[in-house]
Parts: sequence; C-alpha cells; structure tokens
Amino acid sequence: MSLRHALLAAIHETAATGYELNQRFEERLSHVWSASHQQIYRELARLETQGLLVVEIQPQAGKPDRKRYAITAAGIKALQGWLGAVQARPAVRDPLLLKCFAGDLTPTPALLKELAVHEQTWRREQAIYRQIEARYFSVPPSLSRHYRMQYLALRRGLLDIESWLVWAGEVRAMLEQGDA
Amino acid sequence: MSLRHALLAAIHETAATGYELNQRFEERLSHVWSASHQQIYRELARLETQGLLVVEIQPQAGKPDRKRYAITAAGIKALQGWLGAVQARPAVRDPLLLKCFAGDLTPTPALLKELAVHEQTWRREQAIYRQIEARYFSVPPSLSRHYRMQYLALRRGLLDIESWLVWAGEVRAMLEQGDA
DNA sequence: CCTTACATGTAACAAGTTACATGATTAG
DNA sequence: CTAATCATGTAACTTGTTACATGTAAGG
Repeated sequence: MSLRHALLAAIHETAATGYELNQRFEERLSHVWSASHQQIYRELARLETQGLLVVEIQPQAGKPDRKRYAITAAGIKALQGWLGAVQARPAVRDPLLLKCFAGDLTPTPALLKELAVHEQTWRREQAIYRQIEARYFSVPPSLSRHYRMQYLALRRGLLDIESWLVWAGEVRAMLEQGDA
Repeated sequence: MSLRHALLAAIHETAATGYELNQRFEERLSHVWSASHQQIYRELARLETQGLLVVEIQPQAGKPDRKRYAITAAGIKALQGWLGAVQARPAVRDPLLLKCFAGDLTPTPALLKELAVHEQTWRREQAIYRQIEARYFSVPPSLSRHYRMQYLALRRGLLDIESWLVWAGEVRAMLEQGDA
C-alpha cells in the first residue's frame, strides 16, 4: 500500500520525472524502499488520474516526451494522512533464513558460499554508507530537521548491515565447530 | 518464488495439513517466512498438481475433510535444487524508514508514538526468542545439525530485534536533541 | 450468548516481477 | 561495432492481501 507514499514523499522533496525517480530509488532509497521502473511509471500514472500529482509535459526530439510530476495539495494531504497513521511492520520473508530452517537438507558448503557472496555486498554498502555518514558529520550539527531525519534512515541501513555481518560470523563459527 | 520452498521445507520436516502449516508459520516461522492461510492452501494445491506433494485425505464428520500433505521424491529434488542455488537478498520496503525519509513532513510526536508501539512488540518477541534460546542451551551442545541450523535462524531474529532497539534509542536521542 | 478452535476454501484485487518494445546520442 | 544513457511505456504473470463463506463443538 505504500509505493504511492514513497513516490509522493520523493516528489514532495523535488518534482521529478519517472526516470529520475527510478534513479533516486536506486541510488538513495535502496535501504528504504525498492521499486522497478515499470512499477514507478504505472503508479505515477495512477496518482495523476487521482489528482495527487500533476504532470508538466516537456516535448523532446528523438526521445519520448519528458513528464515532470509535481505534488498537489491533495497529494500532500494524502501523504500527511499516511505519515500520521501507525503502519504495520513489514513481514519477514528471507530465503537465507529459510535455508537455515531447512537445516539438514542445506549443504554446509552451499550456505558458506552464499554467505560469502552476500557478505561482499554488505561490506561494499557499508563502505558507501559510512562515507555518506562522514559527510553528514562534516556539516554543522542540527542544521535542518529534514536532513537529520534522513540521516536516521541511513543509520538504520548501517545498523542492519552490521547485524548481518555479526550473524555471518556466528554462522561460520557454528558450522566450523560442527565440522570439527 | 519461494513460498513453495518454505512449504516444501516445512513438510519435509513433518507431513502436515494446511491448517497445521498455517500454525507453524505463525508460531515458529514468523521470523523466517510469512504466509496467510489463503496463500498456503492455494500453493499446496499447486504443489500437489505438480507432483511435488501427495495428499492423503482423512474424512471427518462436521468439519471439512482433513488433507495431509507429504513431500515426494520430486519435491525433495526441487527443494534441494533451490537450497543449492544462491538466492538474491530480499528488497527493503519499510514504511518506518520511509517516514524518516519524508523528514520534515513527519510530525515528531507521531514518529515517537509509532516507535513506542513497535518497541513493545520487539521487546515481547525478544523475550520469547530468549526463552527458546535458553532451552537451546539446556541441551547438550552439538546435538543434531538440523537443530543447530534452526538455532541460527533464531539468532538472526534476536540480532534483528536488538539492532532495531538500538536504532529506536538513536531516534529518540536525536529527536529530543532537536526539540531542546 | 459469544468467542475460539477446528478445517477448508473462493473471489477480487493490489503489488511486484519479467520480458519485450522503441529509438536517438554519446563514449569507448 | 558495442554498450550505456536517456525516457517512456505495454503485457503477461506471480505473489500477497482482503473480504467473504461454511458449519461443528467446546469453554467461559
């Protein structure tokens, strides 16, 4: 129910085209909300027919016309309504944990290999987030509330990765103990 | 793509009815995989027509006939194939983080209230997981590999909750600082 | 009397994924 | 010549949610 609100929030920051929104989701929102470009375009069209967004069409030669979306008063109201209501926590659906649950059917080397693959990604992301965090601290403290709030989302990304890395360590310790 | 594999894994442990599987998902798998009973019944029917499960129908008076599903050789093979392949990490889609991203539009008291609500749930779950963990340690170490693997999934649940509680603390610290 | 447990579903819908389509420009 | 960037989509499919349906028996 909340891709629409993710889009409204992103467009409330800055009016944007579907293409730009897709980039923002990939580059700055991957630890908050994911969406494919197909989903984004579909939802933007809906939000526009519902009057929560307005389009300004910018004709282009060679490429499809650019459609820049901006939020309307109704859009802001809808977003605020959602922000004010308590939302349910997302359900857990994790293939990696399912492999642990499957226990005796999951071969140790396969699990270890998978762990190594994911660990690489985690460390890469951790490095990126830490860089952004460093930039945050180079700015005078309590600059804008908006900025501080977004920093909290980043912190969550970091804490999440850290806890996965701790877990990976525990898994390795236990599996090696079991082999010995 | 993996509710089917969650079901295959659960049924591989013990043959079960849809009703029982729904209970197991709620009681023992909520930190691994979630599914509603509708989804479970739908998927069980599919898995049966595909020959990955077999049904044994136990007639009952008054209630609908009980259908007990067991895994077939083909089912085990399909499950092992999936377990052996590296799976992508699930995408993040978190309403709470979206509220942080929305920053200046999210009222501080609303966020604090939501945090308090979720924190209660986290602490409750934490207590439950810790009890199960204590039971784990009361058993002679390295009993069965299966059991140890499932313990790892539990550990992940605990680490996840702990990192959320840490984050909740950071959020509170920052928002109170901002108000002062 | 009312709720919970038992035991299965159907139907409609919303959300997310995967594959395909178009066509120009720029960088290697 | 090849791949990536720009910029938009459609179509088909799978997965997950929500609402509704049926009917018994036990416990407070």
